[in-house]
Amino acid sequence: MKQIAQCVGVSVSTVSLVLNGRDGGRVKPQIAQRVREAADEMGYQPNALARSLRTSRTHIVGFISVEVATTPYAGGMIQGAQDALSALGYVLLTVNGDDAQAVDAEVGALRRYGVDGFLYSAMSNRVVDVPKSLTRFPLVLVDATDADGRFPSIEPDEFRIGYDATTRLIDAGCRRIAYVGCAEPMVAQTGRFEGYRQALVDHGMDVDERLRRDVLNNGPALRAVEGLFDAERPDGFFCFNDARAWYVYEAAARRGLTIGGDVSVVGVDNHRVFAETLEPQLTTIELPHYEMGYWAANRLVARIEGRAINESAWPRTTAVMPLLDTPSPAKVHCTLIEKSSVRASR
Amino acid sequence: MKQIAQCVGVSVSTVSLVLNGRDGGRVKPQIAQRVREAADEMGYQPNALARSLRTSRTHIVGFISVEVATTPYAGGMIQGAQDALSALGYVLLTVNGDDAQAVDAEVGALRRYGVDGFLYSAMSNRVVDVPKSLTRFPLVLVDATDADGRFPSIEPDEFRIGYDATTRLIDAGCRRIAYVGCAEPMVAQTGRFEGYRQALVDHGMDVDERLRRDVLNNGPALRAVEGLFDAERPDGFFCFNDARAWYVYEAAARRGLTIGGDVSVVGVDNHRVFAETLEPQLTTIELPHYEMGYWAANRLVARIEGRAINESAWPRTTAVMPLLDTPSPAKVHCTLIEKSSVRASR
DNA sequence: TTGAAAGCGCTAACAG
DNA sequence: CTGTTAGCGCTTTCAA
Repeated sequence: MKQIAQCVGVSVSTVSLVLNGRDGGRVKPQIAQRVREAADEMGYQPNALARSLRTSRTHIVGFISVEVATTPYAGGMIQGAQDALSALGYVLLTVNGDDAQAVDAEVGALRRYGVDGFLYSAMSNRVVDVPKSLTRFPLVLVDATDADGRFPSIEPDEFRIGYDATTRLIDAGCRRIAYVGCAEPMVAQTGRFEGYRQALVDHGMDVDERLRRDVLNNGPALRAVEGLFDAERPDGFFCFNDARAWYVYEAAARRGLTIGGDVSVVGVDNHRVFAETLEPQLTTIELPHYEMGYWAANRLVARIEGRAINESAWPRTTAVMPLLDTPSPAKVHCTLIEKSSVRASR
Repeated sequence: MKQIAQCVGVSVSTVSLVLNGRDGGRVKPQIAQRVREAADEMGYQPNALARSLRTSRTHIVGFISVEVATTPYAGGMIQGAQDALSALGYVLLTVNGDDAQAVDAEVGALRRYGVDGFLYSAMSNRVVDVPKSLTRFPLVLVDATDADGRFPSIEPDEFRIGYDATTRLIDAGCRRIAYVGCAEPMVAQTGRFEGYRQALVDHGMDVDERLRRDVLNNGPALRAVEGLFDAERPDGFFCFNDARAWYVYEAAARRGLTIGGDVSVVGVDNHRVFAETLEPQLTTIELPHYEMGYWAANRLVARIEGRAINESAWPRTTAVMPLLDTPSPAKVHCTLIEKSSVRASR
């Protein structure tokens, strides 16, 4: 800046004004122009550090994620956040928080760098305990629910996922629709099962507890699903996630049943391996990880900068689900919901 | 710091010295102690920004990754880098670079924040073109190869992966060992196939081109693998990655063949879905993503700080591979190799 | 419409 | 052994 000032023959303050777009009737347009040209020519890059030191705003956002290392979806969410932030002139500092201690340590580090706010994500919608060290910052939860509702969050509409998936199976002519879920309690699980149940009820169908299996993994899970096949002979399956869907695929394969022919399956988030291998048989409800990251980041920055967000840009649409029984791949983006904290909605 | 100085009755410089551990025979131990106590009491957190502004060292490292969003392994690598850096007092700024333009934009952002160096990764060992904007920084490649060998890199020993996997299949009694690879050219692919070939030669077995199938994905890939089964009747398979392994599993299932019984399979990086479902049948060579991130980060910091790295801590061991035909899960960490740039090795 | 000057929180050379 | 002083590069009153 000093160089530019010297070169153009003005003072540093003038340069600062111009380069920050704060020259509105304050600097002669001619001079402003010359400043801009000089800056360009000299390849001026502002020093973000110095600026932050002065303004005490870093334009850095921290992303705290439990299980980054173990889930394949973290990437999409992070990418979404990054794209949104990048457009807003922010950058993302990602940090893993597999144990509480690590989180505190990392949060400490980020605080030292003066991050402006945090995104906190659990990678599978569940009730989380937000670390106390975070509560003093602007904070938005992604794919996670705050027990006390103190923080705004971006979550998939779990109920609707279950409802839509089940409705689709009913429309495809399924009459005995099984629910293959997860044995761990989660918001996602509760919501999706409720949606499943409600869809059955709304279509005048029985909710039969025997058609529900909550399984963990590996052999026992596979055997449970095989038991479900043999005992109940379902003609449709709603699977909580990719791993659960796999047990259904495997059990069906072992029985010579084809997906999309003998039985119908809707799964949530069947990921890369499935996409590369089973695509033609797949009907997937795809969790909008990218979008969650994107909108959470937008929301956070709005909060940091104390301005409102453009609600009309909010993605609420659900794509039409193609027929299960046709061999066309089907990806359905699910709806997002936003929970604002009390403070936010005031 | 001012407050601490005031409170203890010394000057800010003294506080600075003490808090940076630079008080060796320069500050009276008594005073140093009092300073530390005061700092603790007041919950002093150094302002990293101010420090960086002064020292022009930020202790921030940028991680540029192609395909973060689409690969499930990014997490492990990032986690490894983060853990290593965290221990060294650094933090990681992750940035995605799916297209070159995006990379340049993000690199620009990181430069403005004054990052000290970069990690650059491709997520599947291949020759990469390092963006010019990066070449002026300390830089280490992870799971990627530099065409011109100008930069140090951390890569899996691809040849050895292929060699070990194939040897294991031979030891298990396989006589017709197929290679199921990827139709895109990659360092990983070349190296692993060479290892496969060499292992066969070293054991006096024929290398039969008909036993090799390079496939892409989805239906055509599955059909190619089914063709391989039917035409060649292999009794062992070395699979380039998880997706390829899946075609083998599926084709075997359709023929009523069991893995570990009728045929043997060694795959690379069979990930979460497999681990949760097929575990008992799996023999996996697990790419050490975490370790790659970890050691690349260490290497980078050594370079940034101009010091040597402790080579003895370098992970070079390969675990013993359990028998294929026993139904015990097997994960084998592969060896890493490091390629130092000319400059580094000088 | 512009410039001078102060200061964000810290480090480091130098003087005492 | 400790304090004084001068900035790092930028923003922002305030005065001209």
